Amino acid sequence: MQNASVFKVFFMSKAKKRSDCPVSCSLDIWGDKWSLLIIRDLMFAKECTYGDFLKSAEGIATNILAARLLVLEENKIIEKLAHPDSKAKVLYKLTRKGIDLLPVMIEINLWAEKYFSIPEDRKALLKEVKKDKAGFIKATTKELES
Amino acid sequence: MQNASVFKVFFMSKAKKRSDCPVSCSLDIWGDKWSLLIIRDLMFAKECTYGDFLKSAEGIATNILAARLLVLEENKIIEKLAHPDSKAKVLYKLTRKGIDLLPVMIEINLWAEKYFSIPEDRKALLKEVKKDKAGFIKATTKELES
DNA sequence: GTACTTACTTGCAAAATGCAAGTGTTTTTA
DNA sequence: TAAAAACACTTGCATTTTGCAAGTAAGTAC
Repeated sequence: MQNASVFKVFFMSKAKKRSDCPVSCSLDIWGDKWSLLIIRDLMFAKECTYGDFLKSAEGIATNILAARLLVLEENKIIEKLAHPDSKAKVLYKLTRKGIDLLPVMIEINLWAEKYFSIPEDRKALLKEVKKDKAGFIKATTKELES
Repeated sequence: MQNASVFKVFFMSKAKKRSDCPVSCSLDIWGDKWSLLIIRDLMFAKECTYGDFLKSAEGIATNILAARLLVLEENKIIEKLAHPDSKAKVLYKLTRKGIDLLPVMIEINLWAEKYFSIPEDRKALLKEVKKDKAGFIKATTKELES
């Protein structure tokens, strides 16, 4: 199914684009309750296995996870890597396109910090972010890039 | 139904919170394909009527629009105002909490600009943003605040 | 070789979405 | 001033997506 490239081109990658608006185009890819949590996990952990995502606090269902990972991969936000220790495991990591969502992720965190009570460790991280946002983004981007 | 305050407190405002993560909390409110488009419209237009939202390029259904507006209002992202010209019309506008999503909105636009082809007029606006991001946010925030 | 881990897939019920057609006020028009 | 139009929604119903539980197939550990 994944290798049936003709079908893939026509049906899978060709998601319906609602408009040319950049916000709309973005939401077409990751505008749901789970995708940004997957991306968050990868930003914190750099690399995750399928099982790692399932362990996250929010409790994503296995079928939803598989579906989201596929869409994110099709849209080149994440990529699959062979796990060095085992052929049974798969490593997921952010592409440059995915890493470039870091500023979005940071601003979401800063907004939420202002209006919700958030965990202390996250607060500490955001304190670092606020000290030098550009520096934080640059350093983290470098670290996430292989 | 909207005035049955006991029910409202128990069932409507008490949306299920999946975790304490700021990203998760944010997505619980506006993590869908439509909410950020409503917020986008309000950031561009400052105030919108119900009909204005329906006119947007993406074509939101009337029932979905009503549902999203209610959630955004319950979560104090937007507020309803009486229209100065007519009792038949309702004006929606962003609260401070909603206006504070401007940095998120900007970063989404900048990300999308890098990876999609976007309309020229939006490109021009983003050029302004990049010239002085903090200044743009400050000025726009001031303008959106009544 | 048997049991376990890992990354998924499948089936089905429940919820959300989308479409078309109302409904009840206000406002405009004749 | 009565009828038509505008406006902000609701409602009913079909389709799609989500969520849960239970598989399955390949790889690993003992």
